[in-house]
Amino acid sequence: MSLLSPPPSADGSTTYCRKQKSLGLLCSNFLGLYNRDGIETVGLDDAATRLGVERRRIYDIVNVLESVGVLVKKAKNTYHWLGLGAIPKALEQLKEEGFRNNDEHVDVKSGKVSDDEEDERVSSHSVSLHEKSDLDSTHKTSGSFKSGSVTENRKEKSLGLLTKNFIKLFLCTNSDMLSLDDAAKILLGDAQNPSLTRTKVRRLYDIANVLSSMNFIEKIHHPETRKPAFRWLGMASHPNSQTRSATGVAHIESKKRAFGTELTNICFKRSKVGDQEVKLFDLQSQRPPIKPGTHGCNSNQGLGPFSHSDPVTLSKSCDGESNKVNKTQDLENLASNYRPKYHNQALRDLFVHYMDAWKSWYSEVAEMDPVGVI
DNA sequence: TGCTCCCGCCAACTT
DNA sequence: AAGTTGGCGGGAGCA
Repeated sequence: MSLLSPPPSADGSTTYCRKQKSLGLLCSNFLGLYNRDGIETVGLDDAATRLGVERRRIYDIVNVLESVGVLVKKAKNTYHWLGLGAIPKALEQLKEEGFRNNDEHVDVKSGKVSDDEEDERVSSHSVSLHEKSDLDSTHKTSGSFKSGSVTENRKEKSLGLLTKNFIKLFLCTNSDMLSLDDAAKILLGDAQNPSLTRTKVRRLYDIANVLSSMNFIEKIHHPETRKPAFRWLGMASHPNSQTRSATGVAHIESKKRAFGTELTNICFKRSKVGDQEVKLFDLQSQRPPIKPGTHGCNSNQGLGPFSHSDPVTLSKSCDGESNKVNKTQDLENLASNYRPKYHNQALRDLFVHYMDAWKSWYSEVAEMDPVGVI
Protein backbone atom coordinates (compact mmCIF):
# COMPACT_ATOMS: atom_id res chain seq x y z
CA MET A 1 0.00 0.00 0.00
CA SER A 2 1.32 3.43 -0.83
CA LEU A 3 2.03 5.90 1.89
CA LEU A 4 -0.97 7.97 1.06
CA SER A 5 -3.43 5.23 0.44
CA PRO A 6 -6.45 5.54 2.62
CA PRO A 7 -6.99 2.59 4.90
CA PRO A 8 -10.12 0.58 4.65
CA SER A 9 -12.75 1.56 7.13
CA ALA A 10 -14.66 -0.83 9.32
CA ASP A 11 -17.02 -1.76 6.58
CA GLY A 12 -14.19 -2.39 4.21
CA SER A 13 -14.73 0.71 2.14
CA THR A 14 -12.37 3.60 1.95
CA THR A 15 -13.51 7.05 2.95
CA TYR A 16 -12.07 9.94 1.06
CA CYS A 17 -10.28 12.39 3.25
CA ARG A 18 -8.87 15.54 1.81
CA LYS A 19 -6.16 15.78 4.41
CA GLN A 20 -4.64 12.56 3.23
CA LYS A 21 -4.00 14.18 -0.08
CA SER A 22 -2.67 17.51 1.07
CA LEU A 23 0.54 18.83 -0.37
CA GLY A 24 1.86 19.41 3.11
CA LEU A 25 1.42 15.81 4.09
CA LEU A 26 2.80 14.70 0.78
CA CYS A 27 5.83 16.87 1.36
CA SER A 28 6.36 15.39 4.81
CA ASN A 29 6.12 11.92 3.40
CA PHE A 30 8.39 12.82 0.55
CA LEU A 31 11.03 14.04 2.97
CA GLY A 32 10.51 11.02 5.17
CA LEU A 33 11.12 8.85 2.19
CA TYR A 34 14.23 10.48 0.83
CA ASN A 35 15.81 12.38 3.65
CA ARG A 36 18.26 9.74 4.72
CA ASP A 37 21.81 8.63 4.12
CA GLY A 38 22.59 7.06 0.82
CA ILE A 39 20.01 8.95 -1.17
CA GLU A 40 21.61 10.71 -4.09
CA THR A 41 18.97 10.80 -6.74
CA VAL A 42 15.23 11.03 -6.73
CA GLY A 43 13.20 9.66 -9.57
CA LEU A 44 9.87 11.31 -10.11
CA ASP A 45 8.20 8.09 -11.16
CA ASP A 46 9.64 6.30 -8.18
CA ALA A 47 8.44 9.01 -5.84
CA ALA A 48 4.98 9.06 -7.35
CA THR A 49 4.67 5.31 -7.09
CA ARG A 50 5.97 5.05 -3.57
CA LEU A 51 3.90 7.93 -2.32
CA GLY A 52 0.84 6.77 -4.16
CA VAL A 53 0.17 10.01 -5.95
CA GLU A 54 0.23 11.10 -9.52
CA ARG A 55 3.28 12.70 -10.98
CA ARG A 56 1.61 16.06 -11.19
CA ARG A 57 1.68 16.34 -7.40
CA ILE A 58 5.32 15.37 -7.25
CA TYR A 59 6.11 18.26 -9.55
CA ASP A 60 4.48 20.63 -7.10
CA ILE A 61 6.49 19.32 -4.17
CA VAL A 62 9.75 19.12 -6.05
CA ASN A 63 9.46 22.64 -7.40
CA VAL A 64 9.06 24.07 -3.95
CA LEU A 65 11.80 21.90 -2.48
CA GLU A 66 14.14 22.88 -5.27
CA SER A 67 13.58 26.51 -4.37
CA VAL A 68 14.94 25.92 -0.89
CA GLY A 69 17.86 23.85 -2.10
CA VAL A 70 16.74 20.43 -0.96
CA LEU A 71 17.19 19.01 -4.42
CA VAL A 72 18.21 20.12 -7.86
CA LYS A 73 17.22 18.91 -11.27
CA LYS A 74 19.71 16.52 -12.72
CA ALA A 75 18.01 15.15 -15.80
CA LYS A 76 14.64 14.38 -17.14
CA ASN A 77 12.65 12.69 -14.45
CA THR A 78 15.60 12.77 -12.10
CA TYR A 79 16.63 15.09 -9.32
CA HIS A 80 19.83 15.20 -7.35
CA TRP A 81 19.12 15.01 -3.65
CA LEU A 82 21.00 17.59 -1.61
CA GLY A 83 19.11 17.19 1.60
CA LEU A 84 17.90 19.45 4.33
CA GLY A 85 21.47 20.40 5.12
CA ALA A 86 21.51 22.48 1.98
CA ILE A 87 18.65 24.65 3.15
CA PRO A 88 20.59 27.26 5.15
CA LYS A 89 22.84 27.96 2.21
CA ALA A 90 19.91 28.23 -0.15
CA LEU A 91 18.18 30.63 2.19
CA GLU A 92 21.30 32.70 2.41
CA GLN A 93 21.43 32.89 -1.35
CA LEU A 94 17.82 33.93 -1.50
CA LYS A 95 18.43 36.59 1.08
CA GLU A 96 21.49 37.83 -0.73
CA GLU A 97 19.62 37.88 -4.03
CA GLY A 98 16.78 39.74 -2.45
CA PHE A 99 18.98 42.48 -1.06
CA ARG A 100 21.13 42.65 -4.15
CA ASN A 101 18.14 43.00 -6.42
CA ASN A 102 16.82 45.63 -4.12
CA ASP A 103 19.96 47.64 -4.79
CA GLU A 104 19.37 47.30 -8.50
CA HIS A 105 15.81 48.27 -8.06
CA VAL A 106 16.11 51.70 -9.64
CA ASP A 107 17.35 50.22 -12.86
CA VAL A 108 14.62 47.70 -12.88
CA LYS A 109 12.00 50.30 -12.35
CA SER A 110 13.18 52.30 -15.28
CA GLY A 111 12.66 49.42 -17.58
CA LYS A 112 10.09 46.76 -17.79
CA VAL A 113 9.26 45.35 -14.47
CA SER A 114 8.15 41.91 -13.58
CA ASP A 115 4.51 41.28 -13.11
CA ASP A 116 5.21 41.03 -9.44
CA GLU A 117 6.61 44.51 -9.30
CA GLU A 118 4.01 45.90 -11.54
CA ASP A 119 1.51 44.39 -9.29
CA GLU A 120 3.15 46.07 -6.39
CA ARG A 121 2.73 49.45 -7.96
CA VAL A 122 -0.92 49.08 -8.64
CA SER A 123 -1.52 47.43 -5.36
CA SER A 124 -3.05 49.53 -2.67
CA HIS A 125 -1.47 47.71 0.17
CA SER A 126 0.66 49.63 2.53
CA VAL A 127 4.08 48.09 2.26
CA SER A 128 6.33 49.44 -0.42
CA LEU A 129 8.46 47.17 -2.45
CA HIS A 130 11.52 49.02 -1.33
CA GLU A 131 10.69 48.03 2.18
CA LYS A 132 9.71 44.59 1.17
CA SER A 133 12.74 44.05 -1.03
CA ASP A 134 12.78 43.13 -4.60
CA LEU A 135 11.46 39.98 -6.11
CA ASP A 136 12.98 37.70 -8.61
CA SER A 137 12.36 38.32 -12.18
CA THR A 138 13.46 36.42 -15.20
CA HIS A 139 14.25 39.73 -16.82
CA LYS A 140 17.18 39.86 -14.51
CA THR A 141 17.99 36.25 -13.92
CA SER A 142 18.11 35.05 -17.45
CA GLY A 143 19.19 36.73 -20.59
CA SER A 144 18.47 33.65 -22.60
CA PHE A 145 14.78 34.26 -22.64
CA LYS A 146 13.37 36.54 -25.20
CA SER A 147 11.37 39.27 -23.62
CA GLY A 148 7.71 38.55 -23.76
CA SER A 149 8.18 35.02 -24.99
CA VAL A 150 5.82 32.32 -23.93
CA THR A 151 8.69 30.53 -22.24
CA GLU A 152 9.58 33.56 -20.21
CA ASN A 153 6.00 34.14 -19.33
CA ARG A 154 5.68 30.57 -18.20
CA LYS A 155 8.87 30.76 -16.21
CA GLU A 156 7.79 33.94 -14.50
CA LYS A 157 4.75 32.21 -13.20
CA SER A 158 6.47 29.06 -12.07
CA LEU A 159 5.79 27.68 -8.67
CA GLY A 160 9.50 27.60 -7.94
CA LEU A 161 10.00 31.27 -8.63
CA LEU A 162 6.92 32.11 -6.70
CA THR A 163 8.27 30.14 -3.78
CA LYS A 164 11.56 31.98 -3.85
CA ASN A 165 9.85 35.32 -3.97
CA PHE A 166 7.54 34.36 -1.17
CA ILE A 167 10.48 33.40 1.01
CA LYS A 168 12.36 36.54 0.09
CA LEU A 169 9.52 38.59 1.44
CA PHE A 170 10.27 37.18 4.84
CA LEU A 171 14.04 37.07 4.55
CA CYS A 172 14.50 40.60 3.31
CA THR A 173 12.13 42.45 5.55
CA ASN A 174 11.84 43.24 9.18
CA SER A 175 8.39 41.86 9.56
CA ASP A 176 8.07 38.17 10.09
CA MET A 177 4.37 38.14 9.44
CA LEU A 178 2.52 38.62 6.21
CA SER A 179 -1.19 38.61 5.89
CA LEU A 180 -2.56 36.38 3.25
CA ASP A 181 -3.87 39.36 1.37
CA ASP A 182 -0.58 41.21 1.44
CA ALA A 183 1.40 38.19 0.40
CA ALA A 184 -0.92 37.60 -2.48
CA LYS A 185 -0.84 41.20 -3.60
CA ILE A 186 2.91 41.39 -3.48
CA LEU A 187 3.70 38.05 -4.97
CA LEU A 188 0.94 37.28 -7.32
CA GLY A 189 -0.52 38.48 -10.56
CA ASP A 190 -2.50 41.52 -11.44
CA ALA A 191 -4.07 42.78 -8.24
CA GLN A 192 -6.75 44.52 -10.24
CA ASN A 193 -7.80 41.35 -11.89
CA PRO A 194 -9.74 39.33 -9.32
CA SER A 195 -9.76 36.26 -11.45
CA LEU A 196 -6.02 36.26 -11.93
CA THR A 197 -5.44 37.07 -8.30
CA ARG A 198 -7.67 34.22 -7.25
CA THR A 199 -5.70 31.84 -9.40
CA LYS A 200 -2.43 33.06 -8.00
CA VAL A 201 -3.70 32.81 -4.47
CA ARG A 202 -4.33 29.14 -5.08
CA ARG A 203 -0.66 28.75 -5.87
CA LEU A 204 0.25 30.62 -2.74
CA TYR A 205 -1.77 28.17 -0.75
CA ASP A 206 0.07 25.32 -2.41
CA ILE A 207 3.43 26.84 -1.55
CA ALA A 208 2.40 27.78 1.95
CA ASN A 209 1.26 24.27 2.67
CA VAL A 210 4.55 22.81 1.65
CA LEU A 211 6.56 25.43 3.51
CA SER A 212 4.48 25.07 6.63
CA SER A 213 4.86 21.32 6.57
CA MET A 214 8.59 21.95 6.64
CA ASN A 215 8.08 24.46 9.43
CA PHE A 216 9.46 27.36 7.49
CA ILE A 217 6.28 29.24 8.16
CA GLU A 218 3.22 28.85 10.26
CA LYS A 219 -0.26 29.94 9.69
CA ILE A 220 -1.62 32.43 12.16
CA HIS A 221 -4.31 35.04 12.29
CA HIS A 222 -3.50 38.69 12.21
CA PRO A 223 -4.07 40.08 15.72
CA GLU A 224 -6.11 43.00 14.43
CA THR A 225 -7.79 41.95 11.25
CA ARG A 226 -8.08 38.30 12.27
CA LYS A 227 -7.27 37.51 8.73
CA PRO A 228 -5.10 34.53 7.96
CA ALA A 229 -1.41 35.29 7.76
CA PHE A 230 1.86 33.48 7.55
CA ARG A 231 4.66 33.85 10.02
CA TRP A 232 8.24 33.07 9.21
CA LEU A 233 9.85 30.53 11.51
CA GLY A 234 12.87 29.53 9.54
CA MET A 235 15.35 32.12 10.64
CA ALA A 236 14.15 32.65 14.17
CA SER A 237 13.00 29.23 15.06
CA HIS A 238 14.51 28.64 18.42
CA PRO A 239 12.88 29.51 21.71
CA ASN A 240 15.45 32.19 22.49
CA SER A 241 14.05 34.25 19.72
CA GLN A 242 11.75 36.89 21.06
CA THR A 243 9.95 36.95 17.80
CA ARG A 244 8.52 33.57 18.34
CA SER A 245 6.33 34.23 21.29
CA ALA A 246 6.42 37.90 22.03
CA THR A 247 5.16 39.48 18.89
CA GLY A 248 1.69 39.83 20.17
CA VAL A 249 0.46 37.60 17.48
CA ALA A 250 -2.75 35.93 18.28
CA HIS A 251 -1.95 32.29 18.02
CA ILE A 252 -5.12 30.66 17.09
CA GLU A 253 -4.95 26.96 17.47
CA SER A 254 -6.87 26.83 14.35
CA LYS A 255 -10.15 25.14 14.52
CA LYS A 256 -10.09 25.41 10.81
CA ARG A 257 -8.20 23.01 8.67
CA ALA A 258 -4.50 23.47 8.75
CA PHE A 259 -3.43 21.65 5.68
CA GLY A 260 0.21 21.08 5.46
CA THR A 261 0.67 21.08 9.16
CA GLU A 262 -1.05 17.77 9.55
CA LEU A 263 1.02 14.70 9.37
CA THR A 264 -1.98 12.54 9.55
CA ASN A 265 -2.17 9.85 6.97
CA ILE A 266 -5.33 8.47 8.28
CA CYS A 267 -8.74 9.95 8.48
CA PHE A 268 -11.53 7.55 9.07
CA LYS A 269 -14.38 9.91 8.61
CA ARG A 270 -14.57 13.24 6.95
CA SER A 271 -14.60 15.91 9.60
CA LYS A 272 -15.72 14.95 13.08
CA VAL A 273 -12.27 13.55 13.54
CA GLY A 274 -11.22 16.70 15.28
CA ASP A 275 -9.42 16.21 18.56
CA GLN A 276 -9.64 12.48 18.39
CA GLU A 277 -7.68 12.40 15.23
CA VAL A 278 -5.21 9.59 15.47
CA LYS A 279 -1.78 9.83 14.06
CA LEU A 280 -0.94 6.31 13.16
CA PHE A 281 2.53 7.00 11.99
CA ASP A 282 4.51 10.14 11.99
CA LEU A 283 6.58 9.82 8.88
CA GLN A 284 8.36 13.03 9.54
CA SER A 285 9.96 11.68 12.63
CA GLN A 286 9.58 8.01 11.90
CA ARG A 287 8.05 7.60 15.29
CA PRO A 288 4.85 6.22 16.69
CA PRO A 289 1.90 8.56 17.02
CA ILE A 290 1.62 11.13 19.74
CA LYS A 291 -1.71 11.66 21.31
CA PRO A 292 -3.16 15.10 20.86
CA GLY A 293 -2.44 17.37 23.75
CA THR A 294 0.58 15.49 24.89
CA HIS A 295 4.06 16.59 24.12
CA GLY A 296 6.35 13.68 24.54
CA CYS A 297 8.73 13.13 21.71
CA ASN A 298 7.23 15.76 19.56
CA SER A 299 7.29 18.58 21.98
CA ASN A 300 9.91 20.48 20.15
CA GLN A 301 9.09 19.67 16.68
CA GLY A 302 8.15 22.39 14.38
CA LEU A 303 10.88 24.84 15.10
CA GLY A 304 12.13 25.85 11.73
CA PRO A 305 13.54 23.85 8.89
CA PHE A 306 16.11 22.21 11.07
CA SER A 307 13.36 20.55 12.98
CA HIS A 308 12.62 18.15 10.26
CA SER A 309 14.48 15.34 11.80
CA ASP A 310 16.75 13.35 9.67
CA PRO A 311 15.42 9.85 10.15
CA VAL A 312 18.89 8.47 10.16
CA THR A 313 20.45 10.74 12.68
CA LEU A 314 17.50 11.61 14.79
CA SER A 315 15.08 8.78 14.52
CA LYS A 316 16.53 7.05 17.51
CA SER A 317 14.95 9.64 19.71
CA CYS A 318 13.25 8.56 22.89
CA ASP A 319 15.98 6.07 23.58
CA GLY A 320 17.57 7.83 26.46
CA GLU A 321 20.68 9.67 27.41
CA SER A 322 23.13 7.91 25.16
CA ASN A 323 21.15 8.93 22.15
CA LYS A 324 21.18 12.50 23.29
CA VAL A 325 24.94 12.40 23.09
CA ASN A 326 24.83 10.66 19.74
CA LYS A 327 22.40 13.17 18.40
CA THR A 328 24.55 16.04 19.50
CA GLN A 329 27.48 14.49 17.75
CA ASP A 330 25.40 13.84 14.68
CA LEU A 331 24.22 17.39 14.58
CA GLU A 332 27.71 18.70 15.04
CA ASN A 333 28.93 16.44 12.29
CA LEU A 334 26.10 17.62 10.13
CA ALA A 335 26.93 21.21 10.85
CA SER A 336 30.59 20.75 10.08
CA ASN A 337 29.84 18.76 6.96
CA TYR A 338 27.58 21.39 5.60
CA ARG A 339 29.41 24.42 6.87
CA PRO A 340 29.71 26.75 3.92
CA LYS A 341 33.10 28.23 3.21
CA TYR A 342 32.09 31.84 3.01
CA HIS A 343 34.63 34.30 1.82
CA ASN A 344 32.25 37.11 2.53
CA GLN A 345 32.73 38.27 6.10
CA ALA A 346 29.11 39.26 6.52
CA LEU A 347 27.91 35.89 5.40
CA ARG A 348 30.44 34.18 7.60
CA ASP A 349 29.23 36.17 10.56
CA LEU A 350 25.68 35.39 9.73
CA PHE A 351 26.40 31.72 9.52
CA VAL A 352 28.23 31.80 12.83
CA HIS A 353 25.19 33.54 14.26
CA TYR A 354 22.93 30.77 13.02
CA MET A 355 25.22 28.13 14.40
CA ASP A 356 25.28 29.81 17.79
CA ALA A 357 21.54 30.17 17.73
CA TRP A 358 21.13 26.55 16.85
CA LYS A 359 23.50 25.37 19.56
CA SER A 360 21.80 27.59 22.07
CA TRP A 361 18.42 26.28 21.11
CA TYR A 362 19.55 22.70 21.11
CA SER A 363 21.17 22.86 24.51
CA GLU A 364 18.07 24.48 25.93
CA VAL A 365 15.87 21.81 24.46
CA ALA A 366 18.16 19.11 25.72
CA GLU A 367 17.86 20.50 29.23
CA MET A 368 14.13 20.80 29.04
CA ASP A 369 13.73 17.31 27.82
CA PRO A 370 14.81 14.66 30.31
CA VAL A 371 14.25 11.78 27.90
CA GLY A 372 16.56 13.17 25.28
CA VAL A 373 13.96 13.90 22.72
CA ILE A 374 13.62 16.46 20.02
C1' DT B 1 -21.06 31.22 2.59
C1' DG B 2 -16.46 32.08 1.85
C1' DC B 3 -12.05 30.20 2.43
C1' DT B 4 -9.09 26.51 1.26
C1' DC B 5 -6.77 23.73 -1.98
C1' DC B 6 -7.12 18.99 -4.57
C1' DC B 7 -7.62 17.43 -9.02
C1' DG B 8 -6.78 16.79 -13.66
C1' DC B 9 -7.05 19.12 -18.25
C1' DC B 10 -4.22 20.55 -21.66
C1' DA B 11 -0.66 23.61 -23.57
C1' DA B 12 4.24 24.40 -23.45
C1' DC B 13 8.36 22.29 -23.47
C1' DT B 14 11.90 18.57 -24.04
C1' DT B 15 13.78 14.46 -25.86
C1' DA C 1 5.89 12.17 -32.34
C1' DA C 2 5.94 10.92 -27.80
C1' DG C 3 6.87 11.91 -23.32
C1' DT C 4 7.54 15.41 -19.62
C1' DT C 5 6.48 19.44 -17.20
C1' DG C 6 3.55 22.44 -14.87
C1' DG C 7 0.06 26.63 -15.29
C1' DC C 8 -4.39 27.00 -14.49
C1' DG C 9 -9.11 27.14 -12.80
C1' DG C 10 -13.25 24.26 -11.63
C1' DG C 11 -15.39 22.76 -7.97
C1' DA C 12 -15.56 19.98 -3.64
C1' DG C 13 -14.30 19.90 1.36
C1' DC C 14 -14.59 22.32 5.39
C1' DA C 15 -15.37 25.71 9.32
